[in-house]
Amino acid sequence: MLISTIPDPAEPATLPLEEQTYRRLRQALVEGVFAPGDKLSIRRIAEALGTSPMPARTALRRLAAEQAVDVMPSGTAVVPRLTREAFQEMAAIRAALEPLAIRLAAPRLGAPTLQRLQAMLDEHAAARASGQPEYFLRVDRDFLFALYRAAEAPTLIGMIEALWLRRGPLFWEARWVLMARPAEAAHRHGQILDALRRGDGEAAARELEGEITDATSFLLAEMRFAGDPAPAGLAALAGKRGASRPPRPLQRRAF
Amino acid sequence: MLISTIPDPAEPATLPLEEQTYRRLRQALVEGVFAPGDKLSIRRIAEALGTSPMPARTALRRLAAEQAVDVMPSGTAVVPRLTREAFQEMAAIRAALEPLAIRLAAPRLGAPTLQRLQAMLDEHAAARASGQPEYFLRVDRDFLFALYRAAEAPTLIGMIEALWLRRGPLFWEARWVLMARPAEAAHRHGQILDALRRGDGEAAARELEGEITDATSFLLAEMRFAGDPAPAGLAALAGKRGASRPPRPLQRRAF
DNA sequence: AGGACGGTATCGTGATCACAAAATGACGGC
DNA sequence: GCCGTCATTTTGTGATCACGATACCGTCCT
Repeated sequence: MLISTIPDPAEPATLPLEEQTYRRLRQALVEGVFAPGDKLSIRRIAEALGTSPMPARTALRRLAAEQAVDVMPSGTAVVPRLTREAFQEMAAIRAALEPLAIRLAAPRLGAPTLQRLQAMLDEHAAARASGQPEYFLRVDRDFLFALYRAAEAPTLIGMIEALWLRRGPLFWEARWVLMARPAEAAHRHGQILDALRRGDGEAAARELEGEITDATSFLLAEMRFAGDPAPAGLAALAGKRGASRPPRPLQRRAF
Repeated sequence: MLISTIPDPAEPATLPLEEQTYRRLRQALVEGVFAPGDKLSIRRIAEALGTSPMPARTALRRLAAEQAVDVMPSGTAVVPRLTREAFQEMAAIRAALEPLAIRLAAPRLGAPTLQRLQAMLDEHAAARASGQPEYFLRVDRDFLFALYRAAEAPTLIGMIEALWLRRGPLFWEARWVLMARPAEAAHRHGQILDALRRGDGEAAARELEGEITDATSFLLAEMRFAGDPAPAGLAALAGKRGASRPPRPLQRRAF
């Protein structure tokens, strides 16, 4: 993995190096710079970022503590490969937590926030039409998190972010599959916003729960997960790595 | 805070020092060795544990990442003081997550597990009768976590543990108040177990949700939180620290 | 040709040090 | 008597180093 793949900080150099390292790695994770299974070595990251191993170590351990990366018994961090069971479990947690965020947010939504959400929804449609999955997914995410943030529940938001962080690498792989979802599913966000405009947080929460459930079963059907058997005919061609993701540079030893 | 207050590891020295440090601090946190507001200095902890500052730093940052401690802008870790709002938010999250764990666990409960849970329930009654709040709280916690663990949902359990970890110091302060709760509330665990024996996970989950809600409003009414106004008459006597916790050693500069 | 083996490069851990920022405590002035 | 100010101490950060363990890769044997 090349240095240039790590998103630039654009931060004033006043923040501690550890914080900068943490943020860059975290953003790289959600943006799918790393593929599941990539190994993140302390020394390589430090070298890539031009620091000593120390800030990289701290940042990596911090990500490990929030489950954003796994850590092998040797101590090396690795981008998590989600199994089918783990993905299902996370979906169940999301289905409990994110509707709760909406319920908490509902009574706090003022006209300006509702307008901002509507604007994001319009952009959502544009993003879908654009055919650029990364744009589409980002807008999708921004809409939901703008909503969650209105709940003013920092602990809850932190937990939801941790879940999305862990899902990041998989979502990147799933981006084309996700755009192929029937457009009807995308209108859910509109219905959520409608319900919120009526002041019916409960309906909005139920709508979101349905959306999470549907998207999950869609992905469970359409995606391959860690531990899935390789498709018979292709296995011999692709090698035991199993995945045939085309556009990544060869020799991806991560850092 | 004296060295001897940190629980002993009883671990084979084969684990990395950072892991040992982390576990000891974590246990100290749930056991209420530290009071909310205590400052946990890297160097002091390292000295108390006879290591270099490095493992202490890593362990502390790990605890910070899971919200078990807060970290001041200067970088010093501090045992969190829960505000009323934060406590309420955490209760709402618990009310979403822990019933989910029960729902997931319900279909997986076999006869041996149910028996073990019943045994813990009996011990629960004994603990209540004993009048020792620490014993009482520990058994209470063990019963619930034994149940949650049956869900075999590691991510979910990790999140629930993180919530309890954050609540630890407050619960320690609340231990006498909690034992004073009407005994009727304690029978809820029995009703949960009954529902699970009938295979009705849904009823058990609702029961737990009610228990969490009730315990929360009880504590909100009975306890004082960070940011609460000091009781008028006592303020002059107790000084501006506000709290009158009697049995702690003076000059508690933490580590 | 496939699998086991051994050597080498790399890895994570933890100690020590230098430095700058922050907290602490005492002193003097209002 | 109370508050602001300054010097001292303590704090966290990050770099560097040594050490033991691990993983990787080419080679050899079967």
